Amino acid sequence: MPELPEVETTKRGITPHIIKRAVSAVRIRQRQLRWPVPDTLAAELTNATIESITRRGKYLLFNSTPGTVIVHLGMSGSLRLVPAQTNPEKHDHVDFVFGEICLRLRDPRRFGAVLWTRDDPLEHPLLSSLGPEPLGPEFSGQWLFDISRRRSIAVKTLIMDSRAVVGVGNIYANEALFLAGISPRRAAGRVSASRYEILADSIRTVLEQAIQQGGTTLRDFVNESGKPGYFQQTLNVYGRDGAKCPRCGTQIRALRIGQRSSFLCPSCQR
DNA sequence: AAATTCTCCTGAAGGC
DNA sequence: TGCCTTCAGGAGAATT
Repeated sequence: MPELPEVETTKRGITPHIIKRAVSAVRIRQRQLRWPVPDTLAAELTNATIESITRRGKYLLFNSTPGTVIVHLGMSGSLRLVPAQTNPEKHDHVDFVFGEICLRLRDPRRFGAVLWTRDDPLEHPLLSSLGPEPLGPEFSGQWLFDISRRRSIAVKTLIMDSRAVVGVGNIYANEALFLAGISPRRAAGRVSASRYEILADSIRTVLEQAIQQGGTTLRDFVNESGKPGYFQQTLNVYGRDGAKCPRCGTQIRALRIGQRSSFLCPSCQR
């Protein structure tokens, strides 16, 4: 499932091939993603040059002079580079063609999005109220502590809330809380400032390591070349209920928190 | 205001 | 073998 490391991996992979290149065509085979792909996209984007590709949370932004394409990979999306004449497969919904190469969006579950804005993309409704980037300077344990006072939600739910911090989905929330030794179901308002410092460090560590390994591939995620990530080999608790905690040997347990599967070592995490 | 539930979708897995 | 049910999940929308 694409979380921040998978989106960052995708961004780094496609940027050198797409940067400063003009869009020669946009092909849309399936408009019904999370929101309909705008009717105006092809007309607005064709012949425009992609000046830069940036990331905000799990959103990829393809910036051109007339406007910005906002792409979200949902939970099963991937962007791959293929020769322009390559035949699409069943779930290949949108193509951005740059002469001989094609940037192709595949998204079997269609939870992803392709949107267009002529304005500052950071002012777009989907982006305007996002919290800090976890790998940026505004994110800290102090910030998490400040926004969590008197909150009764589980700390895991808090760090998956994009207003608290962007890019942390279910896999990395579980892993960061394991590294920090904090129970995922502990009330956010009952985590101390010093433990939030450890948690913020753990979030950064997990995300940076996952980026280094090209992200996590459980089912659908592949990078721009169609290759999977490797971080799943490094997972300590996610999906490992019944296995032994790598730190203390206690059996890892699974539970549900806010409709999401959660995993913890009941001995290491309090 | 904050917390919880619902919703979109497809493919995999489990039950019988 | 095959049909039916359940589940997974990002995150906005709706509801409590």
